[in-house]
Amino acid sequence: MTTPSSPQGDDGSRWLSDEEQRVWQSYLHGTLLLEDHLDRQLQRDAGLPHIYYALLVHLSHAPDMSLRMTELAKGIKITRSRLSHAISRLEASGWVRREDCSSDRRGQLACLTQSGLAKLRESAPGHVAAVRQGLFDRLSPEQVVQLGEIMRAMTAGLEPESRGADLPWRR
Amino acid sequence: MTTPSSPQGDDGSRWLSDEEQRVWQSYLHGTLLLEDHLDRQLQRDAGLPHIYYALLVHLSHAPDMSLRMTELAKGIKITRSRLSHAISRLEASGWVRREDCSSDRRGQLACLTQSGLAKLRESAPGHVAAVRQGLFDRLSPEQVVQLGEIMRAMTAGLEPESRGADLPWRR
DNA sequence: CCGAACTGGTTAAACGTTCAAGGATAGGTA
DNA sequence: TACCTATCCTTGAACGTTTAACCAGTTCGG
Repeated sequence: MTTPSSPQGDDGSRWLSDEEQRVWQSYLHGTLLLEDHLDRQLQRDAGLPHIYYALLVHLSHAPDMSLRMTELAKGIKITRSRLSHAISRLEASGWVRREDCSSDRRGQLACLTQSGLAKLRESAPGHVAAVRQGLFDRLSPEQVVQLGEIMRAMTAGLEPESRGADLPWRR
Repeated sequence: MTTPSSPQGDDGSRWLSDEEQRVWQSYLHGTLLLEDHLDRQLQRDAGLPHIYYALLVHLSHAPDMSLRMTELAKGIKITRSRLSHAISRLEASGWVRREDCSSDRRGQLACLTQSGLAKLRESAPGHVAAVRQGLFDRLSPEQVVQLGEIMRAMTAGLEPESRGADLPWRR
């Protein structure tokens, strides 16, 4: 489902093998389903999209539960623009607070509030359970290791070759 | 990055192990990067989001290059609503045409046009190359097999337990 | 046949993301 | 100091997705 038919591009580029096609289909299908599963669980139980939840978690691990916007964006791998919108929403809900950065007047800190921390504590178990149910409970220990390796290999090739409009580091 | 700290939920639910945490991070990171890679490549070279491209491909494999809306939605695993919007856009671009279904007057067929087929032929090689570059070129043959297995296992657990508003079959 | 329930598909509004632009501060370099 | 450029973050508009109705046609039980 990646290509029309015929085994090879006119320009000599290779299509995918049958095996690769099947795996690619499974990949698309599986990742879509899992993402959806998690998004729904969080939306339902916490009223948050997955990425917004990830932002709270990330902040909760940071010193003082606060981070510079750019750091946070890099950590979660989203654009600053997206982060800016997201933090606005989280701020409106009272889970995050913006603070001016003392050492750089351009800077802003995103700080997790007590209310945000409470929100997180409350919704974490359900989320973890969903991750287990959707992924780890279905994989053997060897498969977990394999998946880690595979993802490392994937990531390696896609990392930080700057492109795009907003950024030197990509989404 | 899935949970706040402490090894176990108050209710006795298990957190993820360190290994699992790492793998989960890699998974989130890797899948995000790959999806982004493909979306950008297609947006840049074909002016289409990945899913829209997938719709064209799916149609190109169907008999008469046309499918009932619901079939198409099931094939790609998206909601009917989303499909409806998507087909409207593709129709506006002239790559897909809607036709009334002769056997069921409620039904609509989405048909790939010649122009849509041309579009597909033109953009396929670049897309395949991106899939190779982002995934298959970085995996050993064994890893490809492993990935297939892992995705099958994931999918199995998430498949069709109807929930949500619009549907019996989920996104 | 009649009505209830279901199926196929669309729509409007709310939401989130991207894209392109812009304002403010910082860090050079002359 | 005066500039030029890079960095930090935000904004508004365009786009795509979700959600929750909604209408029309079909099916099934009486």
